[in-house]
Amino acid sequence: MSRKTTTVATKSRARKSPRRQVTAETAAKDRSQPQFAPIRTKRVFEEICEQVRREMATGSLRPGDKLPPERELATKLGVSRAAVREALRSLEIAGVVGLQKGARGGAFILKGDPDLVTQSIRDMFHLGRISLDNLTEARTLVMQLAIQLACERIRPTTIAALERNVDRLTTLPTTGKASERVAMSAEFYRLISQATDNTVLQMIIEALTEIVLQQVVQSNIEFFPNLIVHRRRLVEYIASGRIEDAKKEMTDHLQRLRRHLMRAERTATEGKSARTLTEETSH
Amino acid sequence: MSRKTTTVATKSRARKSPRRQVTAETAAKDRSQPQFAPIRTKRVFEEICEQVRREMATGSLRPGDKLPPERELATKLGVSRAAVREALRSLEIAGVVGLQKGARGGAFILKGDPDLVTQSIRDMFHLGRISLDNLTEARTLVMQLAIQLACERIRPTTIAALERNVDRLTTLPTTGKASERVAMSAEFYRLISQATDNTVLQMIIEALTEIVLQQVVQSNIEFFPNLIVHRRRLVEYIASGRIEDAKKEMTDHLQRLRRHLMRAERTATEGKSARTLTEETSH
DNA sequence: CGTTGTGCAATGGACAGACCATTGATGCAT
DNA sequence: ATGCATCAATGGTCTGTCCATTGCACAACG
Repeated sequence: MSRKTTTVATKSRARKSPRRQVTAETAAKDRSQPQFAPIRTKRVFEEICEQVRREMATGSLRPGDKLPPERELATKLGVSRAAVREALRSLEIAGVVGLQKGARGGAFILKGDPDLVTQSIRDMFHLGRISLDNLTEARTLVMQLAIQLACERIRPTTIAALERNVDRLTTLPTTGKASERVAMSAEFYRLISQATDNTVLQMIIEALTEIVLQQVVQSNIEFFPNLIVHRRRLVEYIASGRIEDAKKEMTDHLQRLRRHLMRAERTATEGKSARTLTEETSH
Repeated sequence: MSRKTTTVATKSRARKSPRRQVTAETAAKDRSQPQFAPIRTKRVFEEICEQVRREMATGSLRPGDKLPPERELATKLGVSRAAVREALRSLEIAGVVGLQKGARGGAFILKGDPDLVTQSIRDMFHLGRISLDNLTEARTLVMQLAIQLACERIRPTTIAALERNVDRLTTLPTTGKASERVAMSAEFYRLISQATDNTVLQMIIEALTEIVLQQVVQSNIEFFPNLIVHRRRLVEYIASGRIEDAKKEMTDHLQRLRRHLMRAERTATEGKSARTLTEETSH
């Protein structure tokens, strides 16, 4: 037995193997305490990530700080560089660190990327964890809050920006170029969300808006003829502090959009289900 | 010409090298158009991630589906296994896929993990992108929405669960065991959020609540003596459909908590700034 | 003296090949 | 049937190697 284990003990891999052995051996020796520990099968890169996150939470690592180079981290932690890379990769995906090549390069702690909130919610949506119905409803509701706050806190420059936004919308053709119109809408909502002076609401609105607008593009729903009129009225209400009117204007529009999207989704799924049906019958 | 390009074309690294050459060669020959394209330097694993996400968005990959084994993917895509692993790692962190060892193992498309929304927002908070003030304000506002919906949609079983939750809270000691009380609070808010029947709101509330409650634990603020009274009253309002009363009860409590947390934060940062000051003077 | 280019070292990105641990299936022995 | 040993598939990890990018120091040149 275990000629294998003893030989590997001399190798650098020794760090890992003992862990698994220990659970077995202590369970045998330490009869007084059957332990049944959760059998630490955490992957090494997870351990590394946690260490970094711990340092972050305690303030030892702050945005702008630089982590040691991959090779150095690997030797320090006694793991392979590949493991370190996977850890850095996962931290990078989480938006915690950014990697830079070249001399003076390395892994730097970032300030955090609000886009990741959007990304994670978008994944939920694409994976079917979030329904279009829930999404549009939540957006309608949250925008009510935003309008409320925006009316109270908006600054003249932002109002001017909103007006410019609507003006530019009038210059766009009403057919085709859906992506451009949608980009204008995205900015419109972004301006309102920024007026709330609350970064959390901004992130939430940014996420919901982006996902919904993407659906708008894909669903090919027609351009709302009165959209410009509604927008202009909304801006006017916000500028003059008519909170309730602004709320109603916003809610009405979003609910209208919601109905349109739901109808589009229904027809789309009907088409798809019909298609998949034929596919299934064909093979 | 291009003995290099033809030779490397046989190797798997061909995807990358030609790119850089082209920019140089065409710039020399094709004088009429200096092009100077942005030189696409996307990393391999990002490309892989995008491919998977594309398949997801188009519906070719659905939750439960299994991706090919790492080795097979690597050869199919003509990249190394390490690159594939980094891609899978990033998708795993994003909660899109889950990896399972052993025979019949592999990478499976998941349904999506709402916890990742929490994680990303938590990172924003820890990295200073979100202030405690904004966080608690947003939570207060969003809970208003939740109460509104909950009053309209809650079911008797959920009301009963809320009552049980408050009952259990009375059995806990009012000192120490902050983590237990906080866990009860977390469940309390989760029940309310579930009553909204809107998964998006659920996720948002889950995230904000968890982060705030963690701050509660760390800030060592004292137990609110009237908490139980407030909770019981709130449940009563919800059960009897007194929306405005319920909203006010909730808002009042959250604003009270908000003030406490802000005060705790202020004293904490004062202490910390004093400490860092001494540290800086010492070295 | 300043400018420019050139080489060098540091560092992330990627690859190849190997070995181990886990897991399920398969077949053999009891 | 039951249990045990073996095997193959697959993720997890390690080692070693090479390449591309980047910044810097230093030499060459005007």
